[in-house]
Amino acid sequence: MAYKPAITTIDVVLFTLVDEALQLVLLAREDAPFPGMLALPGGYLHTESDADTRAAARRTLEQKTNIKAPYLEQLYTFSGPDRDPRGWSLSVAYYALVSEDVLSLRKAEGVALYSVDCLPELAFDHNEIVAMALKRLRDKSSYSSLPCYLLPSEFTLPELQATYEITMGCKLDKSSFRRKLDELDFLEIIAGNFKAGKHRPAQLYRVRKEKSLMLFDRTV
Amino acid sequence: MAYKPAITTIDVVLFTLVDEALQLVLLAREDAPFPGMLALPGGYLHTESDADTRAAARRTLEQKTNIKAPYLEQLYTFSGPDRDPRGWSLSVAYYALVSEDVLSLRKAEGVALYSVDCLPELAFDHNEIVAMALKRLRDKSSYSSLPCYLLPSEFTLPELQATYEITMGCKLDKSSFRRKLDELDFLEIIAGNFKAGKHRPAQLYRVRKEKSLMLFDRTV
DNA sequence: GTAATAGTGTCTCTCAGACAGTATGTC
DNA sequence: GACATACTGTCTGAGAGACACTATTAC
Repeated sequence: MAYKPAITTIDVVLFTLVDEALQLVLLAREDAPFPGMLALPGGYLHTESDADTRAAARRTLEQKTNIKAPYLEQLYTFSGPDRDPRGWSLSVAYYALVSEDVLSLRKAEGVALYSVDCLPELAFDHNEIVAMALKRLRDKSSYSSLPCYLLPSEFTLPELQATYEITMGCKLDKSSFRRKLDELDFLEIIAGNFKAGKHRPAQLYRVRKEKSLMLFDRTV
Repeated sequence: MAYKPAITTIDVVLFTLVDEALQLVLLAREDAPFPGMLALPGGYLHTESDADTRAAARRTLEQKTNIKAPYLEQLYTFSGPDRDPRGWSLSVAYYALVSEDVLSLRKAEGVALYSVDCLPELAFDHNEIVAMALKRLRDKSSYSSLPCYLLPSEFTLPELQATYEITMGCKLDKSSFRRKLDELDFLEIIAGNFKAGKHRPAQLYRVRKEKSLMLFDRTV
């Protein structure tokens, strides 16, 4: 009871896919500490109104970026006396995925996208948070339908394969990929076709169970 | 700044292996809330002295149970207005593994072991925390050397296989198990033998890199 | 010797990568 | 027609489960 409370915040790593590259949302800080520096969307935990840290992450994301992320998962809790110059702090970090079409439609002023391959120095320990989020995304992509959340609701198999290749960081064999998708059975065909510009159109698909993340027994 | 702080605590799920069964450490609460009820070892975050939540978890475990757990990993952060009757609270949960010989040598007064298969009702949301810790342990055992932390520093392959079977919750084939261990190459033979009571003695092994958890590409 | 546990060898089936081959669009 | 991309079929090699086999102890 008598212990001095930690500064308790929420930070969110919001990923999206633009031009075949994984990007994340950063904001320039207005107030101290680190004014003008880039940082993850984040803010204080509101114990008066937030139902839990997950709700706080949703609220923060909406307030700062105007995005309702379809996928949001707790990442890790970072803490210590030195990560915030104001004092001992604790940040519950989340990561979120959103498709670029939803992001570009709705994003707020001041929201900027940065490729994960060439990130600037960020405020607090946010580079460390991003590194862990990236690792989680890469690892989890290989055994789940997570990359689907980076695509629009309708997509082609070549697009999905490219997305898996980007998140996992390695090339996949087309034949094996499709074979496994077929066995895993979490996609369904949409009647219409998709014209990929200059060549043979590709079949459009959507995920069967829109709501839930699929976890697989083995790697994709 | 002006936000009312959450009650910030640390809870630790400490697993061990006794009589071929996974057990965890519980303590009877002395103070309110939930006096007399069983709960996980836990306590307040000390921002004056703790270097981070991990250090707080180590300290809590040592104070409450007198155990220095060789393996300690952050599990999840639980939060909300209703999990603690005193108000909006946030608990950073960790899980830890210790071998029974270390545990029984050093454990403090009041420490009681309960099999994970028949747990009583616990204080706060601690049943939920235990459930998540169990799931993490089960999942991670299949692709890591995690179960080694439940054994003494020297062990036989039949003992190790039994441990994997208990944490993973399924039987393993002896031949496949040994083949994979050989390929993964994280164990080393100890010269002496081990007399398992009445029959052929088994070779003793130890983990090669004592310090670090090994993560495998594929399942064990 | 038998019983019991430790440890090894081999067969087979499944699955994933490799890659060739076919289909369908634009130009 | 050429070309590019979408999609499918087949071969092969690696790995895991099944299970029989040998080895070494106690009795």
